[in-house]
Amino acid sequence: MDFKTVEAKWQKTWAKQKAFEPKTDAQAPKFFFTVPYPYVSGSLHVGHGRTYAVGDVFARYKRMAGFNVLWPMAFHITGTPVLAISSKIADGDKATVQMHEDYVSVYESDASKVKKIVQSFGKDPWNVVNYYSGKLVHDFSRMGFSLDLSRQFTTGDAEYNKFIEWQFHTYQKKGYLKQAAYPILYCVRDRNAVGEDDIKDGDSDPVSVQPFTGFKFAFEDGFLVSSTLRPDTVYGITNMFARPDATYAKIRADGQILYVAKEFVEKMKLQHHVVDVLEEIKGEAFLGKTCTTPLGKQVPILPGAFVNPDHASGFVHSVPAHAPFDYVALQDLKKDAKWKGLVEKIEPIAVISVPGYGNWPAKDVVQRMKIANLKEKAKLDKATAELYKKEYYEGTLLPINGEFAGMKAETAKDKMALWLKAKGAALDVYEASRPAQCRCGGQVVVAVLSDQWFLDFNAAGWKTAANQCLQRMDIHPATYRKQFEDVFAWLDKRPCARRRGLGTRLPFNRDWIVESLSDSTIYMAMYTIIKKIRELKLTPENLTPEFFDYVFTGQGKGTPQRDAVRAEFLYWYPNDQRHTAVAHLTNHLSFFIFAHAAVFRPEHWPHAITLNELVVAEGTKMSKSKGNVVSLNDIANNTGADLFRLYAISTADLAATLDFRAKDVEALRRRLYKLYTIWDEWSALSQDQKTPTPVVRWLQSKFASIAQKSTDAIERRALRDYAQAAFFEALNAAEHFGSRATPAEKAQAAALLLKPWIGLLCPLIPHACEEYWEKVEGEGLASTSAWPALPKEWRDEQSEAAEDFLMNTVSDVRTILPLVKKKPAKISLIVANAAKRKKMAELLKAETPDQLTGDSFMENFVRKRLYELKHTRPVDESAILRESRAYLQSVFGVPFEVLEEDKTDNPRKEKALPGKPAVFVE
RNA sequence: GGAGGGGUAGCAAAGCUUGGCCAAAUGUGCAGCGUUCAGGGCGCUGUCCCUUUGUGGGUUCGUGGGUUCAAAUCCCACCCCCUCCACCA
Repeated sequence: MDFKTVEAKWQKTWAKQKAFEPKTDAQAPKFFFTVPYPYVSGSLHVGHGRTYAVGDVFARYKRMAGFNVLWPMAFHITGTPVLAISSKIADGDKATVQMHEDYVSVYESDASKVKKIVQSFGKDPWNVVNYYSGKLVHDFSRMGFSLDLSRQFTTGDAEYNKFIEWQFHTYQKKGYLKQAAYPILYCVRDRNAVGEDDIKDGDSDPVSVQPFTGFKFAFEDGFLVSSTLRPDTVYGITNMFARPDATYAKIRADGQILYVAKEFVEKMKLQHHVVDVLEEIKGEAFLGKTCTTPLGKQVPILPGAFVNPDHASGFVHSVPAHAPFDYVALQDLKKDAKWKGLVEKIEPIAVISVPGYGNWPAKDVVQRMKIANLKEKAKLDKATAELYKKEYYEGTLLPINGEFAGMKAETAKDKMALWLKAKGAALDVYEASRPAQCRCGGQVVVAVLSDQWFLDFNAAGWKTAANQCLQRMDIHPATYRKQFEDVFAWLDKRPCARRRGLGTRLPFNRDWIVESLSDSTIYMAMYTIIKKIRELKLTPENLTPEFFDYVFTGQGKGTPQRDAVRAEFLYWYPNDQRHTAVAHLTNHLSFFIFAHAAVFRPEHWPHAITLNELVVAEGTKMSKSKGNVVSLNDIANNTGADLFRLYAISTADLAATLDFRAKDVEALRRRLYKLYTIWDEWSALSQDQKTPTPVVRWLQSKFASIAQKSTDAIERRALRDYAQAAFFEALNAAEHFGSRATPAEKAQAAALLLKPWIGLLCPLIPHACEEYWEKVEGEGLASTSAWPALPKEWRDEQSEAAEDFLMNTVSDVRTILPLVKKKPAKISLIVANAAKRKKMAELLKAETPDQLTGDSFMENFVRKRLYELKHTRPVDESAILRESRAYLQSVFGVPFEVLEEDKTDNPRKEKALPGKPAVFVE
């Protein structure tokens, strides 16, 4: 069977028949299922594949189980990535052009067409969106996902913008939106905020905002500003460092006189300070003078060659007990005759105690790492990182720290910064975590926006409602509920709008665009109504806040049109199940719950969240830089949708990482083809209606329990268990049956079991199932058939016990054969007599093995496996063995004879035990 | 530091909720046999150690204790590993 042909065939059929578009007027109960829409910026990979495959199994099962299922999809385009692709291509960025030519050539064979398409991306970001969104649909369809494709939209559509405007109007009304100052990365040349994509090497070497505390050291008529990440060491300051060859500026900032590096002046202006430069001063001019720490202590200003004037405020105060740089710098200065005298008077001041370190941790680290001088910058950076981390998490403040004594460094850090700021002894200073350049060539610095919009999750009542929603929800795997609770507890304020990117503008402040996670929290509601909005030809102007108020909450004035739209919403909402990857838990899924709690009535809050873990390839995490990303397209072309789905579901539990290993995939392919071999064989057999023989009854019984197990497993959301039962267990049983059964028996089995088996596997491997369904049934679709339920009466423990007995016997014979060391000509099986059975029954009455004290062959045997035997159902051993002589002969290649212990004088007859015939080899 | 997850045979990975049919599924690797058989594929068998003309014994599931007639599974302590800690989609 050529999977590509078969899969394409059924994908086409499903699309043509609109098999997965639900009816709103259906009698069946509704099931509204969603998986987050994909971001439109390139191709999909196996990670998406897993999440959607899991989703598809749920959706397909529910559909077969009688629900009217809506599983729609749409596209996320908000934010900067799409813009970045477009502008990079417009700029002729070679790597980006190459990457997208690669992507596009997956779909287009004509090389000149590929170039044309990619060039069009540079002309308009919407060309990126329009092209890739079509391809995403194509990729998903090739995996057989049963999506309703008739409700597509993007987050940049006019209707969507109106919808998000309504959401933010609602937030505004409830008081959930706040404005406050906020630091961002900023390009001085573009005069705009920059994201990872705008920064050179921003993806491989990310840049972040580092918040420093600027300490004010009284100096002459003003203050020197030093910058620190460690305000908790303020009591340990021994001196100030200035760079001799740097230029500093005396400035008037916000009404006071400050001294900072000249380079810092422009940054300071961007950080929302009003600054006038009064005078420029060389660094040398400060040296040897004194200044006063925020705590009022006089300290000298010393030369610091390591001080970078282009980093923060350009002065660095010195805490030699806890900062390796400071410690080494002072050691270096001792070698300088000019400073020796002054420096030797400086003694490091310990302010934090850290387990495993002495009084001066910086000294310990420097000595251990054998750092000789300031030139060993790499080692010093490492030492600093190690010590800072250690002190931050494990450090405790010593008594010298006044009211902060005894506090953990972690807590003290923020408290001391606040305390100093409140005293007017400190200010906020921001710097980028590393020197960085924008792609335009401009320097990346930190600017402070004075009016950043935030969502305030701690606004009155919001968190309570969100927690209520969470409590009512079903979270699977259950272990993640705790994580939600934790996340909810520490969610505070979150910036929710940006200055740039695609998306929706804030209705009451159009300079701002709603940020990409904040505009994707309640869009499931949009799925329910978008079709009706289009059908009624409602224009964006119609989609006023009043319109959505009415549609979603029933408030305000209704019109026939509004009622029609509201009816759609009321039919489908709430979202019955949302499925996605665990990575979304701390952000998207949490915001999803908060947003629902904020804008919808409790009866429309979501019901369930299911999660799956990530996908790795050949044991390692996938990443673009490693070049080991497996694209969904490769899967469709090389693996096949059915095989991938089977692999993704059966290999790892939802809570476990899925390792995509080519070798294991191929091993599974062989199993899958074995299934097809059996289905081919079965479907070719003519129907046989005779009474089922024992072996057939055994298989029926097996399948009845497999069907039950499968259903229970999916209902429990244990998809791996479902796959194990419906695929592996069933296949093993069928294989075993195949080795035991006659053609007539196979025909019986086929007539009874083939169709239900196809049904059971349809959510998992839908393409193959449709193919065989067509062969067997001839009409309709497996995908829309009813979920199979096999009669309970098929369960037949007696048949299963009989088969178990036979297999145990086979296994015993196999153990014995090598021991007899001769080529067997004939094998006799001797069945134990009635007296032994009676005795055995007596022995089995024992509660525990140690109640059996005898030393007979039987008693030893029973003692060893008392509990096992208690659960073994007695069977008619002679009859079973006699019926199976042909089978036994086929396994061992010699004739079998079945004897009764009482009717034979076979030398081994004493060894016969109930359930365990004696074996005699001749 | 906080939160979460995990340590099982050469490797990968089930089992642990509900203790006993667990020397422990399955796949892979390795070995043998078979196959109208070069290889591959397919089928069967074996793969902790010892023992064996008869279906046996011993020691295992990170380490150490405990509960129990019985522990990979329950309890306690310890060691080690991984992930996340945000404003990025």
